[in-house]
Amino acid sequence: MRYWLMKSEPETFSIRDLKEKKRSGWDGVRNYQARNFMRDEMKLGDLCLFYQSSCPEPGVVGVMKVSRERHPDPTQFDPKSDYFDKRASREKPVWEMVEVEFVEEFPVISLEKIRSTPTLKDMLILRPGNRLSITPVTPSEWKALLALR
DNA sequence: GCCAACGTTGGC
DNA sequence: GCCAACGTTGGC
Repeated sequence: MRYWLMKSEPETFSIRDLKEKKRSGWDGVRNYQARNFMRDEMKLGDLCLFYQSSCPEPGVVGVMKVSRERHPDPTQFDPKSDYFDKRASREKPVWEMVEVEFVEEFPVISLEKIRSTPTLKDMLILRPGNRLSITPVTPSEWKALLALR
């Protein structure tokens, strides 16, 4: 079982949205490295941190669990979607996603707090210019981060 | 709104 | 395959 961090802009999709829906496909990822994590490495039962970005209080706001492994992201087939990709077909999808299930919500563990915690200094999210929307988290980082709840 | 970082695109 | 131009992300 592995640990991950997944970013979302709360104006688009928030931890509250996930809490209400209970489960949701993690759609709209259009970066190959992030896609490859979902396609090749994320397994049923893996735990993920919900990280909110591009908002007043960037940071980790909850936990979710992979509830379905890789399957095509339906938004790539929808011409009306912002995530439409004309290269994609049902037979040959380009973008795959996992589905996640809500586990827990908690008050934001801010980016500032994460940055000032010595045991979390190597988290990929802290790397300058890191724009990857899905990153692996080590077991010790997971433990240290959730201890800040 | 600014801007650093960095992924993607496309001409050659 | 190189690399300049361009676009996007995301903290501030």
